[in-house]
Amino acid sequence: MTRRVPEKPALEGLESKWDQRWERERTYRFDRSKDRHEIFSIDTPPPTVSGSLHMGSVFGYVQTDAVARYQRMQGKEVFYPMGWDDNGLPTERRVQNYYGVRCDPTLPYDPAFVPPEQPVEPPISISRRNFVELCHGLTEEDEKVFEDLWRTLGLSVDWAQTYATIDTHCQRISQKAFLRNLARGEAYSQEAPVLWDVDFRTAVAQAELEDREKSAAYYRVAFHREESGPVYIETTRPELIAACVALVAHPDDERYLPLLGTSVSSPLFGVELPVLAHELAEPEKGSGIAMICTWGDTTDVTWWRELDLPTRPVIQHNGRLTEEVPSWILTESGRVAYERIGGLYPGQAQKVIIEMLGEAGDLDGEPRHITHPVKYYEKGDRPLEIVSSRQWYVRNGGRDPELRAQLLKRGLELDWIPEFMRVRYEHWVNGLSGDWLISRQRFFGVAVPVWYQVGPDGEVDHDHPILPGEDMLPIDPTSHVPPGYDESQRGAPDGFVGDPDIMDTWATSSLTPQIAGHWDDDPDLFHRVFPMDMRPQGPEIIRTWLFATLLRSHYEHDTLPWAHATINGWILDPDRKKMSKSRGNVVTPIPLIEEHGAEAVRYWACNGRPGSDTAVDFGVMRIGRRLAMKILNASRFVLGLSDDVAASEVTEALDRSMLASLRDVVVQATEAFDRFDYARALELVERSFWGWTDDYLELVKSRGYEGGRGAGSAHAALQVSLGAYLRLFAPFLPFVTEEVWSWWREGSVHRAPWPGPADFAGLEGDSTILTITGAVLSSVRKVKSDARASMAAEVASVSIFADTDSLLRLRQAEPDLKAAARAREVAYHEGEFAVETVLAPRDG
RNA sequence: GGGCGUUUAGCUCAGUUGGCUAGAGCACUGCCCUUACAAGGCAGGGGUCGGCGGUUCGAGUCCGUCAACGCCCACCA
Repeated sequence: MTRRVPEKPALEGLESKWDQRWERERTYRFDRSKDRHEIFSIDTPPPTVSGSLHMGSVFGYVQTDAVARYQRMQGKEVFYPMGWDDNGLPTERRVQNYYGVRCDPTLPYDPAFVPPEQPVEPPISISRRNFVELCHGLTEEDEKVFEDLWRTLGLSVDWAQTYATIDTHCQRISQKAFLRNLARGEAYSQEAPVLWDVDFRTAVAQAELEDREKSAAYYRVAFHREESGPVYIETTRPELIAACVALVAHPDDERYLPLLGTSVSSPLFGVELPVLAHELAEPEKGSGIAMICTWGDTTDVTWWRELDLPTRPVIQHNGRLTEEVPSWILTESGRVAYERIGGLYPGQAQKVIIEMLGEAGDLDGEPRHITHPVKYYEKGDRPLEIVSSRQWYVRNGGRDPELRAQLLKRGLELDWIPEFMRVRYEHWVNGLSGDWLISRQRFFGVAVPVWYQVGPDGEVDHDHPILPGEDMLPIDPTSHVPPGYDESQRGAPDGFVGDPDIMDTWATSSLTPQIAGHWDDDPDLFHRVFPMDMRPQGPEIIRTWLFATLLRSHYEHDTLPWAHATINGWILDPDRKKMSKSRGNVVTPIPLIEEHGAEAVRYWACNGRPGSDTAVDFGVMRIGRRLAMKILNASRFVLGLSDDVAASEVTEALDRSMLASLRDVVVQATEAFDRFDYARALELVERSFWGWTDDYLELVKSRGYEGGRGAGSAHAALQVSLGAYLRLFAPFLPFVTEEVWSWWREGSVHRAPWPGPADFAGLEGDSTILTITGAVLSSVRKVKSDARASMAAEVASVSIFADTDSLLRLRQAEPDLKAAARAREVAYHEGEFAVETVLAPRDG
């Protein structure tokens, strides 16, 4: 092959040049003919494409790519697909804002609908099908943006293996897995209190909750007794007094012992309520006695269930209090009072209630202002309410100690990188308080694939769902018809209805190993890649994605979905603050890559230790860019010296010394990579490389130029080492290493074998020769530097004091040392290590 | 309230099983346009390893405790 070393190598343009070449030459295409043990499979996180691109994605994906490239060079066939998470609420919300539309499922489909150029106010109401079409259209655009970013970054994914969590394939797998869960009793539906977002009008799961500190006030409210004075409770939600079903105190609380078993009547509404005892009532909290409502918080739900209390909800699914007066309010004054709050939102109702309580004299003292944690849907803007609703659940150990123990055991089987991340999983599993709620009252997602029979009386029978066969999947029960029925029977007596809900996005993305591996339609492929080797992901989705994937695999395959889970750290902004939109400190990757180059950004990402939080650091990126430039220039130097020389030509001691230390680096970097510690591998290689350029190259430069005795040895050693460095850097800096590789080698460096001890067979040497010679050279440089002389200044003599062994080693590198130091004479003396340098007269 | 992680030079970070006068890069200072590289090279200054206590011949490294920061979890009356 003719060598083509450019005169002035540059980094610009390498990204697109090599991305196109790799695509054309199918460099990263997965070869499915390989056996399982020859394959390294990665369960790639499908990014939420409707979200904004952020540095956290770049960070984690680049780290994974480094591991993928390493495994590929180790001879593994790497299964590295890419998915897009595009279903669910983030997409819906983005479509709503982007086009100015809202979904109204009651509207008919309009085939001619075209969204407005600009979003309009108020939003246009469109049918569910029109809405879903817009979702599909927009996510396709979003996916292109992501793919472009990944390509620019040089991710070595196989772009033939992509999926989107809303596509037909994913829908089929998602529904199939659900139906199997259902058949085995792992999934069930139930009418029960659920946490409810009143704006999105959907139930949300425990994993999607977050607490936010909100200010509130305790109101001290009087409940009345017939014989004696009032009982005071303290509440932050007096608007729920109408939903009150009992008062509760701790069974050991002597203050309230006489009250237990009696009844009180609620202020304003005059509803008779029992006073009960329960362990969860805290004597220190408030007045020590609490009102139980259906339902003000999750404790209410516990009390309601365990004390077998009646259900008296006043909050509706739309977030407002019911318009009509509840049936349990019997007094005329109570009815009048309720009419003043019916139809209001809780916040408005609270103001009215406080006013009425004040007028009635049932408010004791001034409100006590506090801040307390309030449960929110992580994507929501208003506090969650609790409403009764029929929902689908998957058992997750939250209510089953035996299953919980099995899942904890799975967590122990999994190799966590870093190890301490396992604790987060165990905390989550131990903290589960209920089963996994998977149904959502939304539009853009995978449908719950069931229908229900409608009785002759028009009642829907939720307990005996009609299920599709697996060969029918995917289905949309709101438009498809169950076997044995026709469309005219939809909603009719003795007919059927489709389940209107969709499944939570995690119910689909928890199946990414099955989706990417084509569990349903390509069992041959599936068995070659599953269980997968590696699951890379962020720490914040251990409780969702990791846990749910593990659960589904546990159910369906009775195995872990992957052997290793690598958890990347958190990304902080340059000031080490958490990046968030509200702070306005989000750093977006595209401009960063344009400014610093993909290699620089990759270098920064690979410097982040597995699992450690990392700040966006432009300084580190600049170092990465400098390193990439250095590789280009050093390679140009080495390859400009001579044509290919056989490795067996390496005869000089200094050359063998350099190769011996490089061999050690190779071994250590390999060990680090095998532990998924790419950052350690990079550090080792980088440090070695700078020593190579700064000392070794300088020492052999003139020998290499002059072409005399030993020149061939230098050339051969330089080529062996350059070949090794390029391959060692390839996982981190794929563009520049490929570029240099293409100057003198056939094929892609990314398919070249990872260097190992075999590369250095027959080239054994004493690594300390280079070390000590480098130290002497350094001393000489210092003298020149102190004398403000050029490094090219002539040296009259160098006197080296050292022990016998070191002197012996130094003598072997004497010609190189003399040349690099520009020294006329070198003298050796036994003694403590020291170097005496005498510069030659300047003009002599 | 519970748990996990972090705390080493002005900044960003290494420091593997306790064994060097504690390292690197950036920044800073000085010198050098040396035929791979001046968007470079060479050299230099700079740290009581968060505080306190303990184990040990020896602690940045192990144990205890406290503090700050970050993250996760927790039943919001």
